[in-house]
Amino acid sequence: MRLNHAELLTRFRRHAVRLTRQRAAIYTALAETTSHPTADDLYQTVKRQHPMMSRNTVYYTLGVLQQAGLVQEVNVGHEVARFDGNVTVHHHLICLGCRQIVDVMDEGLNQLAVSNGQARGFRILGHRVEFHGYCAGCQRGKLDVP
Amino acid sequence: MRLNHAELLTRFRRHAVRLTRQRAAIYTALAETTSHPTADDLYQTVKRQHPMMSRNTVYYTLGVLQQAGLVQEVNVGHEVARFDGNVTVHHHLICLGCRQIVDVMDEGLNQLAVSNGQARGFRILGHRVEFHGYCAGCQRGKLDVP
DNA sequence: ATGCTATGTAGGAATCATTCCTAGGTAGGG
DNA sequence: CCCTACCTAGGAATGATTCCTACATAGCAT
Ligand SMILES: [Mn+2]
Ligand SMILES: [Mn+2]
Ligand SMILES: [Zn+2]
Ligand SMILES: [Zn+2]
Repeated sequence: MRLNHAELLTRFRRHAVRLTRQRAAIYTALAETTSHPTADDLYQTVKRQHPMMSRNTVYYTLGVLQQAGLVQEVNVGHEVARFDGNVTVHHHLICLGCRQIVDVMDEGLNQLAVSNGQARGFRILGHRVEFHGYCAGCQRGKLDVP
Repeated sequence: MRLNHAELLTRFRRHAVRLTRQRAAIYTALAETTSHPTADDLYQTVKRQHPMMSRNTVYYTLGVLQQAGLVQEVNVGHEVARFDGNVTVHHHLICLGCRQIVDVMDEGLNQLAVSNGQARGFRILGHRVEFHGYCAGCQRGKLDVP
């Protein structure tokens, strides 16, 4: 998805976030990929155009964008944090071999609920589904998938 | 759930794990609670009966038990690791206020699948569902749940 | 029972993603 | 165009987890 400066400005204004060169670069890099990169992946990408960029700015900016709802964090187990520029409701497929994360858009999964008997008085605001398995490429490598 | 020594020995033998005093203490503490404690919670609990217990032994043992399938790790976002002595298939309710984790046993949730169109060639081995919300206690504290 | 050896344990050091601190720098409302 | 609230860069600090290593022990074989 190509993001021009006008669209960028619109989104940042809508979420009341100040737009800077660094933020534009970080957000654009994230919004234009579906690979769920780590903070360091983004730092490496963005540094090519902005050699002075600090790793700290990447972390700080991701925090700001996340609180504003422009970005979300997608953590898999205890691995390093992964980020997602797609903030629509969706779920993920995780490859146990290469650790890639693939989006799953499925209206059925968005409708899950806990039966009242199990809800224990919780007020539920959302949910998250992760499917674990092996991608096509990783299945070829190892015939006996555990 | 009360766990006697004979039952403990049976479980460890079945999973081919050597039984020691430390492992018995750690596993018992975890299997007898439904609170999904952290490694440090377990260390603090077990240290009361075993003052010489090392924190490292707790981590190492949890790793061994996990690989053997006697224990599982339940991570919420990027918080410290939480452990679960319940290795049957089940899912979780997570309180955004007090961070407690509550078990959800629901046969319907165990049957989820990804439509072929979305599976992208993955061979899926399992899935995990997390519901996020506020527990009864945390709802009372703050009238405007976000 | 006793001894052997693979395996486990304790304690301390090391790791490393993330957060904290602080002294400049800059976006953008007025 | 000018303030100033907010941002950035760089370095230090943090803290859960892992690594290292010398000593201890469970469980098998004698
Ligand atoms: Mn995604
Ligand atoms: Mn559980
Ligand atoms: Zn893969
Ligand atoms: Zn709560």
